[in-house]
Amino acid sequence: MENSSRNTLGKNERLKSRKSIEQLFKEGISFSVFPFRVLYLIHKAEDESNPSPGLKAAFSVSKKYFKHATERNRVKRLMRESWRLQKNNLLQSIKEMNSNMMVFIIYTGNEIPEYQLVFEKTGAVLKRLYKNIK
RNA sequence: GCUAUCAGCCGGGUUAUCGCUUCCUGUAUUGCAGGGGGAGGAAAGUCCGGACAGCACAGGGCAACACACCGGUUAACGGCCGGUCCCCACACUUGUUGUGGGGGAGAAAGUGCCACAGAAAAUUACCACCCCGCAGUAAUGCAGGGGCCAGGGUGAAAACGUGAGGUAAGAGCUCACGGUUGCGGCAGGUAACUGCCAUAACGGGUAAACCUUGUGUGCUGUAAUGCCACGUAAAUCAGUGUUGAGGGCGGCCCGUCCGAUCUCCACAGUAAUGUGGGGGACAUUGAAGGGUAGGCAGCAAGAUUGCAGCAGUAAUGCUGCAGCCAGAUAAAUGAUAACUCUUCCGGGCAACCGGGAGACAGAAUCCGGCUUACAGGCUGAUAGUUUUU
RNA sequence: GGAUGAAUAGCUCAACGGCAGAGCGCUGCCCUGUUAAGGCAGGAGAUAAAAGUUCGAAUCUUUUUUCAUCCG
Repeated sequence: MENSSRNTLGKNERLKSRKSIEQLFKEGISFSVFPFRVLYLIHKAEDESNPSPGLKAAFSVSKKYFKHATERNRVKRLMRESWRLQKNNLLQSIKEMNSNMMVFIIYTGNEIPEYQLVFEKTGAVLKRLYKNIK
């Protein structure tokens, strides 16, 4: 499909609902790949309120380690960019399973990372998610 | 040209690929295509002042808070501009100098405080000094009477300063010069204030201690507020009251305004009615909870931005022309690469080559300020210095 | 985003504008076969930071930093 060949990250692919996030923190499964901590939750599409299969992600940085808004924005933008470029394989397999997945990634490092590092580590996270859902 | 200070301004650029957000148009049904817009001088701190919204609003007084030389400016301000006085720093040409910084009602309305040291910390005493008196030949001494202050190792601060006269000894006690303050007159200035003359006085500091005087201020904030959807509970408990309980005038008081108004039983009474008790309802206050965690408006054309002209020393104002310039909400404005700009390091006579760095920082209702952070660069003024003409 | 409050010894708190203190903890010694308890002695603060007012600031004023609380 020509749709999957484009690397997008629009509003529908971001996790925005406060309710969903609370549910994710309550019931989600977590693991960590340094410098990230990842929470995720997966549903069958039919039995839940969200009928369409899809993948929603959110990114967060602690205020404790980055006091300035500029630095937090920088890290979150790097994380989003890496996710955008690499998430398509995972999306494809979730669509095949007709499921609905939410992912929440928290940056736990205490200094501003290089783009190269974020890119590689996000790849590792995706690989692990892919393995876990199989 | 260089250095320093001050003021104002800028805060890298272009292209490609892949994305994000919003608006418009088309197709079409929440996709796709095309086009337009998309962080700052501080967006920050939330320190001031407004706009706007909700609640409250006859009026008066008190309290609380803020401000405080004078004039101007503004929607408003604790801001800004100009002037004035005092203090401090720097510079030199060493003075009616220049530049920069800080401060400004009242300490002569009253109260408080001023540790240690010191006789004394604010109008008072003590030591010492002098005279008289008494004792003594005298030196000298004193439970006496006066002078009442020049001297008293301190201290941040000591009762106008210096000199002379005067006196028993001394003192602004008197005089000369000087200082400060008050009142009055004249001159200049819108005024603060300045200069001169005359006269009286000399009273330490602290108001970022209480306070006094003058001026101003209703409170809460866009998570305000209004509407829609979903959902819950017209629920529960406690206090008070039902003709004067309570509430409003957002701290308090006066004053004033609003204000629920049912029924049953017992007793008294011929009755109207009154007293007591119970119940309900209502009013009001408080406690402890329940639901929602979505959407729309508020919310992007305004004390607006740019340029030009005019008025004004300036802040600022007026007029004309042109422009429309972010609107997210787990929160967009990004990533990568190349070239270029500035700058640093190394190599090289040089052209150039290689490597590194580019600050502080991210809108959340919007404006005017202040404060704080900031690589580097530009412009102007002043001062110094060097060279040339 | 908006509105409040706080910062003193390792911890919990005191302290009129005039010498920075208490309790617990810590260190050493005594006691004990050893530990705890007990007794004796001791050290440790530039009062969160920087300016200002004052003769003198933990305290008063301003700015900054950090931490905490509240909201529909």
